[in-house]
Amino acid sequence: MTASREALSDLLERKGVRATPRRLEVLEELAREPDDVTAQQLWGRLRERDSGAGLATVYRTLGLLSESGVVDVLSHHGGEQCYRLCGDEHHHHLLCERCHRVVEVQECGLDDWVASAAERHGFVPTDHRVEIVGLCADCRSG
Amino acid sequence: MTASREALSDLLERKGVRATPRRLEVLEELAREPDDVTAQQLWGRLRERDSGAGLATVYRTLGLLSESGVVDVLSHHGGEQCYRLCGDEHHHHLLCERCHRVVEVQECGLDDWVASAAERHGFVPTDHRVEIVGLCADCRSG
DNA sequence: GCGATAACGATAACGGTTCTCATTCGCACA
DNA sequence: TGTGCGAATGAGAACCGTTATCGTTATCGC
Repeated sequence: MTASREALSDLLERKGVRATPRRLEVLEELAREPDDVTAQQLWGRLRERDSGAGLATVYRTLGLLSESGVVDVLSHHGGEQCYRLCGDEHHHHLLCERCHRVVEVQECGLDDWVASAAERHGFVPTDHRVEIVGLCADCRSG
Repeated sequence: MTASREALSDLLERKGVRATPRRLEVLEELAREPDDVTAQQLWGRLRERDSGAGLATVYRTLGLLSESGVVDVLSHHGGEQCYRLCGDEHHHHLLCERCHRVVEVQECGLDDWVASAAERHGFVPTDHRVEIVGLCADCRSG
């Protein structure tokens, strides 16, 4: 998922977010991460790379990025939120309950199911979230 | 969803949780609630009824109840958790984005979809969660 | 370069949750 | 009906993730 600094900069501008050096550092670190990370973890990794980014900036940037749809926010840890750089399209997540790996499921195909389930209770659906929890290939065999 | 004190007491014992008066108060208040509530809200309602239950006890009890599968925990508010007395069986939730009403969807029927989505990425699924967000019948017309 | 504005870092404040500990309660047993 | 012991409880402190504040610094249009 690692991307060039230019690509990430373009991504930000396209979303109407000014691409400052600090924001690029955060985004770059996020792109380096295959799974989801908490704000604090991300901050820790930035410090290891001798970035002077402050914790507040990390939170601000993650907030901006999630608002503009660049990152997904997962709250499966109860208490703290996890962030992940995700594709643009509607998708769901597979979570490994052992190693916490996160994999995107691009194929949704649940629209009909969602519509009928919602309709049965008088709801008009606007969105839906699915999380599949299980064991990933590595944890299954290891 | 209101249930007799005896039924609630039985429910606790059946789950291996000692049915103390305080715990019954909490459970009773939870049964009175059609939607989900936060721990703090629940505590507030107990105080209104002149219950002397402490906040710590409310948290402890909700923790116990969720561990033993008597209540569901929803973390859709980011930051604080919501609790809800739910049926025993596997189910999903419909959330009204306007009034925050929560409705259980008993019919799942997603096992095949889940299995194939997981398998496609090398996962063995153990559980899945679905939340449908939308507008309930009242908020749709109102 | 210059000025207005946005972004930034350090740190305090906030709010939900958990921990601590002294007290009380519930239950088994004498 | 006491008595003792472990579990449960309440008050409040501690904790921790997050957000707000504020003075400083960088950025961009001119």
